[in-house]
Amino acid sequence: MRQSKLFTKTRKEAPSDEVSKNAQLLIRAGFINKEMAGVYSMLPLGLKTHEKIKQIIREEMNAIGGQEILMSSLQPKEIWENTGRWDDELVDVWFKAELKAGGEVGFGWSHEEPIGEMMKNHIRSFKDLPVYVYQFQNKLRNELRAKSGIMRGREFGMKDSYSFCDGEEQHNKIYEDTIKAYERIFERFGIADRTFMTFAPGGAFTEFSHEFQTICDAGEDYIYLNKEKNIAINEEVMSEETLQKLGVKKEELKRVKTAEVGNIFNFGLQKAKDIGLFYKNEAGEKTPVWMGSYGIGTTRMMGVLAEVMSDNKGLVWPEEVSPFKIHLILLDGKDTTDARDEAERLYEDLLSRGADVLYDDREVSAGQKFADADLIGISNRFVISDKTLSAGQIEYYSRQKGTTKMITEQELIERYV
RNA sequence: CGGGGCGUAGCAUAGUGGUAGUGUUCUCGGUUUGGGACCGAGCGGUCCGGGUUCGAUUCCCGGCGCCCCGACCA
Repeated sequence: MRQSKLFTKTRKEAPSDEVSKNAQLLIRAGFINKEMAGVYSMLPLGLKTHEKIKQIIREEMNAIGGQEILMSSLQPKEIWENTGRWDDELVDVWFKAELKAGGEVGFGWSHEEPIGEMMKNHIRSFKDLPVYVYQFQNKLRNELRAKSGIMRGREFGMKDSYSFCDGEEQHNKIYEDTIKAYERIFERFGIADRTFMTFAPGGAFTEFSHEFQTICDAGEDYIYLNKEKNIAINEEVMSEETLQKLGVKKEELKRVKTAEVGNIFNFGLQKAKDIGLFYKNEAGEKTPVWMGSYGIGTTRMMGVLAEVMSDNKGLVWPEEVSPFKIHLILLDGKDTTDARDEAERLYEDLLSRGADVLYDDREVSAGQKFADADLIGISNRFVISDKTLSAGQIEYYSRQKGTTKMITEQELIERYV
């Protein structure tokens, strides 16, 4: 894409009503637009970044047998009444609306009940199991207080998946597969070294659930962590009993602030019993489905990456998440058009090869181009100027490493297209 | 939902019971071109409602919005 056509504008100063680093940077760089407290729109750069986050998750979910679906945002009241969770006393984040035709609907803050209800139409026999589905959906939650930019909003993107299994053994396989998939996902996001699977509150059925917590000042959680032993415990379940069960001493653990980026949850049989989702097992007996749910907050993920991978000049995206893989920057003096001709030729050539490239063809000062490039944070930057032209090479700059080197066009194409 | 703070131009930020200023963005002209370059000109503003007052952007009341702390967080 030509940067001269990109409608979004960067700004030197963040709006005064944003304190969180993630929202300040993402707004300054033109990735998102604030609509109201806790509600943000995705602009071209933000949308592309969010889509890349989703694509990584999609690939890893597909790799473990996940099937992508998309549930509706509007949800019938009745299925939530069946489990008692229509009640505002029990669930305090409901958005609800009246139907003009009569009756009420809810806006999806979770899809556990609707998906269980939907699966009644598709799961009859143990032969139908396991089923593992996921979706990318905007969740709507009537939070009393939105905060931390895009990390805790009233409308936010989430990958949620649900497993339906014939018994515990089958469930455990999916559970373990999901842990491994999540580890690959966070590896690809470039935050594996600061993200830890954490013991967290379980539920009616299990003692613990597992969360993936990323060390981040803007987070809302505290975990007790031992990096060497790879053990992390959410403060909410921190107790002598827990320590004993996990075989660690409190002195070995360090309390750190984190953001929850993922969770995996074992419902056991209880959820299916509540919903009324049964199947016939091999012996022909009516049996509740063993369920699990697994989430990754995709917009929160974008916020966390903005928080932990930025510097004082702006965003610093890891290559796989970067809105574009290549940022081609033209620096042209007024007296010479050679650099522009060369940049145009290279840009068109890259496009024809299917490269993912943002081309700064604007007629603005070099300083502004560099400042914008730093702010936007595309991982690989290439400069074409009279200087590089006379050297017969292209200047490469790594936003993450901060290093510069000269490379040939051939190298650019082989490595970055 | 409890507590605190803040609403002045697209953005940021001064100031004042009596003509609202600066930076930036934007428009135009010129000079520039490897780190938000320079000079000149121009466009553009007091959240909404009520009250006090000769006069309110300023003071008072209410509303709405936004931010922070706490509570909450399937």
